[in-house]
Amino acid sequence: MPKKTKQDSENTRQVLLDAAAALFIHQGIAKTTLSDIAAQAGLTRGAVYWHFSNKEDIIRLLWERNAGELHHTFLEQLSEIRSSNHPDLAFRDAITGLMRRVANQPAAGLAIRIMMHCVEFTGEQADLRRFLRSRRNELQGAIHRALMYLEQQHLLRAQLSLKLQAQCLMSYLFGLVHQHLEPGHHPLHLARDGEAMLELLLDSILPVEPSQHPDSTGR
Amino acid sequence: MPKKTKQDSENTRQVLLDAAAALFIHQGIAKTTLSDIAAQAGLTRGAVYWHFSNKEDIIRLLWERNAGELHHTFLEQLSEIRSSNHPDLAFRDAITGLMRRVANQPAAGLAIRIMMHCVEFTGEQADLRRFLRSRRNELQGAIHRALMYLEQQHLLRAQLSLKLQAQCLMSYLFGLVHQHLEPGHHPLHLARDGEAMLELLLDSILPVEPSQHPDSTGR
Amino acid sequence: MPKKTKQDSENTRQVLLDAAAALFIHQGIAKTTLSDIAAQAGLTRGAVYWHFSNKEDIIRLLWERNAGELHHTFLEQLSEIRSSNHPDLAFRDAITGLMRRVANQPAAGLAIRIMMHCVEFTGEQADLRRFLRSRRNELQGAIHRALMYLEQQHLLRAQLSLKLQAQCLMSYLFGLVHQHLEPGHHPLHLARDGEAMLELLLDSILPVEPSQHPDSTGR
Amino acid sequence: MPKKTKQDSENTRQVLLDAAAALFIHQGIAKTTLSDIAAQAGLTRGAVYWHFSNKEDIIRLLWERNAGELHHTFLEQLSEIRSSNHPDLAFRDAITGLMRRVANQPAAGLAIRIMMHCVEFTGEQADLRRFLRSRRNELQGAIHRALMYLEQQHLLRAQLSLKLQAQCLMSYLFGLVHQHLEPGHHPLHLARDGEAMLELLLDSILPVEPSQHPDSTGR
DNA sequence: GATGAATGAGTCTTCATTCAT
DNA sequence: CATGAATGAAGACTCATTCAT
Repeated sequence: MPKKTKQDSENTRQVLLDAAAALFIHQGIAKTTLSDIAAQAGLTRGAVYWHFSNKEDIIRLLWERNAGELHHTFLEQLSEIRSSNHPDLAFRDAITGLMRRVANQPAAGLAIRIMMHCVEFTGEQADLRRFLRSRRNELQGAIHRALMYLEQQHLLRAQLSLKLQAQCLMSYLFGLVHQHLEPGHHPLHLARDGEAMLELLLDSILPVEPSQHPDSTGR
Repeated sequence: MPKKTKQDSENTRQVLLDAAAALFIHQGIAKTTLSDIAAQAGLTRGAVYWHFSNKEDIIRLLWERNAGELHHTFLEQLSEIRSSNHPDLAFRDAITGLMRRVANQPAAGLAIRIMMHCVEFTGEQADLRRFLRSRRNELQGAIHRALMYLEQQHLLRAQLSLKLQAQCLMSYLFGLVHQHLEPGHHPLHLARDGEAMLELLLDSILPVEPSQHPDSTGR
Repeated sequence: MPKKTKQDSENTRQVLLDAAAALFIHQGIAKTTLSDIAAQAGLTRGAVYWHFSNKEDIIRLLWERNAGELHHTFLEQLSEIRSSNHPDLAFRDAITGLMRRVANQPAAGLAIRIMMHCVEFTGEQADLRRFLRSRRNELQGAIHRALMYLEQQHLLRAQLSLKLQAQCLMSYLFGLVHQHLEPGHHPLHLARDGEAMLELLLDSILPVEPSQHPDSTGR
Repeated sequence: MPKKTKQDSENTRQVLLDAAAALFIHQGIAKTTLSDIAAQAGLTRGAVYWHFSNKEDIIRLLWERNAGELHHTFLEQLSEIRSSNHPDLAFRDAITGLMRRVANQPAAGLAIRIMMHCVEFTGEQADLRRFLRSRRNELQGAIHRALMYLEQQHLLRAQLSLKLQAQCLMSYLFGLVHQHLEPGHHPLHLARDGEAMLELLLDSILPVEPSQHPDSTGR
């Protein structure tokens, strides 16, 4: 009877989360059972219950593992545009960077989908719902604050209220990611086209000519 | 106490669909059981099975009842821009009209949600999935064809491929609607702001100055 | 609104019984629902309930319609061997005649199967069970009495008790019919081979040489 | 209060099969539900599903547990008559042995009943149906081959084709067993009378005088 | 740490049955 | 006579969850 080390245990945990992620992506979250996850991981339901307290728990931990860093990086990038010489470019970079990572890392993409689909799979009052709502509000808030700064710098083109502009961006991002992640045939190749698609909206919001500073080599 | 006349029956049918719609909107589709629907309608599960063959059937019929007309109207509007003097305006109208109706009619909104999240409550091979996929492809195709016509008329500003532009529009629409449909507190007041938000993207695609009959300045 | 005549009604009744018979034969009795029967008859469940009070009722009435006459004819034939010059031949004729009719008339065959399968589809106390048991006992009794007469006439070869010989015959008959009626591929062509097969047992029971009377043209 | 050891589990399994067998015998297979089985075993429906995948599975496993050995023993005995000095006696022994065991072990009798009535409780395409059909064909085939050997040895009396003789035997066996298994009062005491009844048919097929080693008088 | 066994609640679905029209 | 609508009970099956080992 070989004792499992703390390492082994942590490893099992990750294996389970990987299994859950893979299944969530391919067959949806609602349709994935704990048995499915255990089987996919080559383990039994009991193991799932050792590591997690229930399905919601798995979803939340999965979100944190897969998107937590990405999320906070993005929030930071947005707040740092204040210290950039070209805050508009920095903003563009933050957004397109987020999209690029989501497009390239299925795990990160899943996190977005979790956020969108939580509508469907949680009860009215669920903790998970609150958790995800918080994260989304953080995103929204960070974008909003960034836009406020850009406006102070006279770097916004559109007349729309900042709050709405922030929501436009969020909605567009979510819409693009959602189309991209649809299981089955992917109608959208985000990794390749995402940036150009994003610019379609960004060009309505931000200056097309890069901001005034001395050199404007273009983007 | 069974109902009797053909009228009564059709009425019951509608009551059941209404009940289903209400529950789907408030507690999600995956979480809504046929018992829930029957109870909400003040009937028994047996009655549900008398009128529908299963849950997927309900969802599909609900989609058709709630969105069928809207869907086809939109497809027609898009095809009719060819006979408009201002096809770009006609296109704008078609899109914003769709959005306005989705925003104002919860039932229509539900139909979009069904389309977006059907992965969560249908199997890989489900008929419903194929059905909804077809409808989405119709949308996409109609938008694409409309854009082709607009390009022939030199009414498109963006360089992006038409297919991608069509997808940008779809994604944006879906994203906006998704944000708007969040159960609980709606972060987005689409009925009020939707048009302005849509224009943010449309202005990147279509001429901002309405087209001047025969010859326009183009872009 | 053309009033249905008594004729029409009786006709519907027969159509329903026919439908039931066809389905019982092809998919078993337990697996056949009242809906199946109604549909097969091109009618609705309501019609079934107008003519019959429940499934057991259908089965019993079906038995009587399909086998009643055959049953009583057989009983009579057996009792009439007393007035035959060659009672052993008359007995053989009665038995093989029964078998021939069962083999050639699916309806009659079904009646036997109903009798055999009632084991499976009725509750411990069911009327139907008692009814069918009575019919079977009648068969058994008639055969038994016939054998008693044959013994008095010294026309029995086997030493076995008469009661057991009667049961041997019944079991053999039932076994042959059962094999013959098995839905799917019929391993047994009773109409062709039944008589020869029957004789295999009859020759152990009855004289092979036709009974003593003047002329013995053989059978 | 879940059971623990592998022993306990296997025990539970057997308890469930016993419960199923008892109920099948007393109230028929079609009328027995999984709930009934669970209750009879003092367990819950969940336990049934832990050990078996569905009702058909139970029936098949029950067949194998109760009749598997008997079945294969019989097949072997039939094939071994070739190495017997008195193949006709060995054949008789095999058949009467089978019958005796069926008569004495209710479990084995149930297996026959399952085979005879499976049409009543399985769908057209059911695996179980195919499985049982295979077993029956094995029986038929084994009897047929045995008869072929006996004929080579000039040990058959009847003129009937071998295939038909095999079917006569099968039908007779099934018929006898069926009569014997009637729930409620058994009209037939197979354990006591079965052998004599069987001989009635066997004596038409095999020599009555046991074969005399090397050379027999033939028939 | 992980497993296998068992539970029990819940869901879908089928069906015999009733009844107003 | 017959239909169509509706009921309600029952059955099969799934699954999250618990727990002894």
